[in-house]
Amino acid sequence: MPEGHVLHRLAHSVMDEFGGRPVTSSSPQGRFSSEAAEITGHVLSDAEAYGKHLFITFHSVPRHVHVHLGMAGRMEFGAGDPPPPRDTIRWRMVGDHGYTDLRGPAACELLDEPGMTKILAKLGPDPLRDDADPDIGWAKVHRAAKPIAALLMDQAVTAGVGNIFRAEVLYRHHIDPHMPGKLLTREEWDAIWDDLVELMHKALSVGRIDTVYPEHMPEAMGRPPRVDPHGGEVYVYRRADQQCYVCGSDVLTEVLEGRNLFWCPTCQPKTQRRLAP
DNA sequence: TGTCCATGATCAA
DNA sequence: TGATCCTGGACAT
Repeated sequence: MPEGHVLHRLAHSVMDEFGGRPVTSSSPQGRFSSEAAEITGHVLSDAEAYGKHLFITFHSVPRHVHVHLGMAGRMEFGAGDPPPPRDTIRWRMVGDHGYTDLRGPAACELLDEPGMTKILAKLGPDPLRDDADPDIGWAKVHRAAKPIAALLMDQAVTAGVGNIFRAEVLYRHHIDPHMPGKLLTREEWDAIWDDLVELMHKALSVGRIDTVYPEHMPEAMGRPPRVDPHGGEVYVYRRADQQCYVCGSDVLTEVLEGRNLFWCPTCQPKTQRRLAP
């Protein structure tokens, strides 16, 4: 269950484990069998993430493997010989000294160049990529009536951002998640973007999402450390009905566009702003 | 053993 | 907006 940093980590892991070497490829589950066979014996040349999409390229294979983990997908690595495959493994790739298993992806397919271009064309700037242009995200936010919380989940606005990062970055900037995008100032957008770059790079290097400033960590405030469902330390994500670390208010939750949203009503007060006439 | 839910996204209506 | 897909973990029975 991944946000963008997970895919970028996977890209690095795939390159470290298999880059520059031939692989054996199979689909124990069966739904990627003919494509997997097409890859076997070829040298893995590249693995790269764009938002929540992962593309893997092989020498002399004209198409790219496109992986999207969706909600349930996982990609795990192991050293040495792979164990007997379970029947849920969509794609198994085996190299000289290790293997990887892909289970439950929303997408695992071979895409030609136009197919890949079509996917990339739908993606907005990815805070984890050096080639990202935040102006593209701002242009969409600036004219949108939708709540900023919904906009941040839109992969055409900020690619790779998911439910955790959107909730946490809005908390860190004291912004009401329901504020229409068009009421945001350019300064607020820039601050959100810069923070996403920082938070997501940290998550990329550490392997979990931590968003709490040191002075607000439970230990620093004399509270017991919290065991987090997703493995990181956060202000509001999945903390409904618990006290805000900073102000003590109960964290609120509601379903927004089909996804659970979390925020602190005191630290993220409703705006009094109106659109200029 | 069964049901619900999840760091996601698409499709039909 | 709701149903659906994918897998597995948490929880109830």
